[in-house]
Amino acid sequence: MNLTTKGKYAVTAMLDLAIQENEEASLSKISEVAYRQSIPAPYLEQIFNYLRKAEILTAERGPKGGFKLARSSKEIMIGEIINAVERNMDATQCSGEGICNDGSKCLAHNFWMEFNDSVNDFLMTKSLDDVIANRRGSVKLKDELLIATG
Amino acid sequence: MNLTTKGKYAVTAMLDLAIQENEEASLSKISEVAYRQSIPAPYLEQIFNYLRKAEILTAERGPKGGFKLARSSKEIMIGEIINAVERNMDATQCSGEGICNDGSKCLAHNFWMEFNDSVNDFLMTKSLDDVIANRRGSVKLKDELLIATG
DNA sequence: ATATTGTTGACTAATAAGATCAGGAATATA
DNA sequence: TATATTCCTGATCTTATTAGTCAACAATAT
Repeated sequence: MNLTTKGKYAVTAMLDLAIQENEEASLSKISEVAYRQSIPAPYLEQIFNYLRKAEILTAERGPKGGFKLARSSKEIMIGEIINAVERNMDATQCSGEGICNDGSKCLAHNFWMEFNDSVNDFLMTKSLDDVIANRRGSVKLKDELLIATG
Repeated sequence: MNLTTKGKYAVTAMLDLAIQENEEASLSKISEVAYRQSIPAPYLEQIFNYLRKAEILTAERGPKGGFKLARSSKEIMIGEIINAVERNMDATQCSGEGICNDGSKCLAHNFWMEFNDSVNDFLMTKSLDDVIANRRGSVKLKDELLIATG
């Protein structure tokens, strides 16, 4: 199972786009997103390419060009983003084929399948919008705390 | 976040030991476990060392020597095994320090913290015994199915 | 004594991660 | 039409990690 910097950059950049669209801007440039989120711009270029091919991002070229979400931030799940850029999120050694111990299932095979389900369930039920709303929730909580404590 | 072959070998080998202890043998040799589970023996040697240092395995040297679980298979959680051998199961970029975007929290920080909780909750609530019992459950189900369908 | 088993640490090869870069294609605008 | 700006593509590079090996050593049963 792999969850690397690439996947994390991808999620952060998508959250940035979602927030920009909530504000006003419809198109964001790679260089802007990269700067705001401290992501190396040429690397983000590569990552956005994966996301575009996965059809969760659309692009326009030329001056005034840029990227935007292909769907509403409510309809894009974190798991989709990760699957678009990560090599392998499967925890089994055998890609689920059940050939992990010399052609048969290893002792842990079913366990890793359940683990996969658990992880996928988590990642596929959280949208970009959920994550942003949750963040706002935390910030609000912090504000209230500041008021409460003077 | 890392879940590699090393962690998966470790879980499989520990399950093997748990099953052997249920059967009769109190001590298992590396070479036996390695053979049964198709794990390179010198690599398993390395892995068992981590597990011994984490005190979930004990060893005896010399002829008739070998390894056994340090506690009951009901009391050893899969998460412990993985933590003992994997470098890093944390999903945040900042080891939870909240410095993932130029010294501050990145947009996804809280999300990855929740993901960590979800994964840890899964792995720390499943014991070796749970996994074995579940396996027996599947096998039984399969037997019943064979009977039911003739 | 000796064979057998774990213990330790150094080492190696292959792979993947994390980028960078150069050149090309599209397009808005002067 | 020229030009600047933006995305698009593929190659390349460096470093770290993974996966695995190996040799020499320590303990102990027979």
